Amino acid sequence: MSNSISTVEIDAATKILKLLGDKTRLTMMAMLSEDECCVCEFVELFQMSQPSISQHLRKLKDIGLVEENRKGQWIFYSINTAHKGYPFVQSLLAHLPDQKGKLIELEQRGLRVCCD
Amino acid sequence: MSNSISTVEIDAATKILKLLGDKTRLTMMAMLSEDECCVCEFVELFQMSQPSISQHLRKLKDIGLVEENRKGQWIFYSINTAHKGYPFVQSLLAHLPDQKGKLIELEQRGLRVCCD
DNA sequence: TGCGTATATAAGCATATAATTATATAATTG
DNA sequence: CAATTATATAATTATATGCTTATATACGCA
Repeated sequence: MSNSISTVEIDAATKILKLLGDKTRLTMMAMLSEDECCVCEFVELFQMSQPSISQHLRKLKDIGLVEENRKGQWIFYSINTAHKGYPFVQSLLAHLPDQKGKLIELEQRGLRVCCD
Repeated sequence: MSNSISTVEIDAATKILKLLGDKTRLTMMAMLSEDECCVCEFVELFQMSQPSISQHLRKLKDIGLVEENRKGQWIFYSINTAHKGYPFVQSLLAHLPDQKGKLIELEQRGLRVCCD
């Protein structure tokens, strides 16, 4: 069936929801569902210490929701679309308000990292 | 637009996900999305103390996800479909495995409460 | 190679969470 | 109305969580 909803076991869903039940991490995921971001961008945006940001990202990485990708001295995080719970997470994030404004704000303040 | 996805603010979504990021409460909600249940049924099913069950239900009730309905000495809980976040919650629960087995198990053990 | 920048990890601390036991409230029944 | 059953609340405790500061690692560049 092409139209069936992907199912996630209760234990797996609990782990995912526990991680997403935090404003910082939920916002991170909402932003990442639009574009990859690097650590320093999150630090700027959340007005939070760098270790704190790193620890949140670590938790998301530990259960495989995001993956990291080093570009020079920066490490970019993105959503791991290969994760078993990805369809679940995506359909969840689809209910959140658009986060483009946050990235635009960073860009305007000259804080968006670009390293192409 | 009849086809648009209902949006939930980040703060509201965080509160909901924090509550659902607990195995007991998530399972409760999955069960309730199929049928109303009374406290003693949950106590049996989760093999957990009655106060613990009551406290979980209290949290769900406090943010309005469920509502209670007394029938004689029993109190039945059901999902509050009028909650602003209801479409969000429903689409989330739709990804969880069917919980009918749990209710059937209770019924077979003669523990399903019926008071019609 | 040495310095600056970006990120990660470790340790410590304050608060939040979920369970338990004890007790209170409410309805049912004899 | 007293006893029983169902549920809620309160107090306590153990553990989890998230933040901070301090330190380590990794890369880029002069």
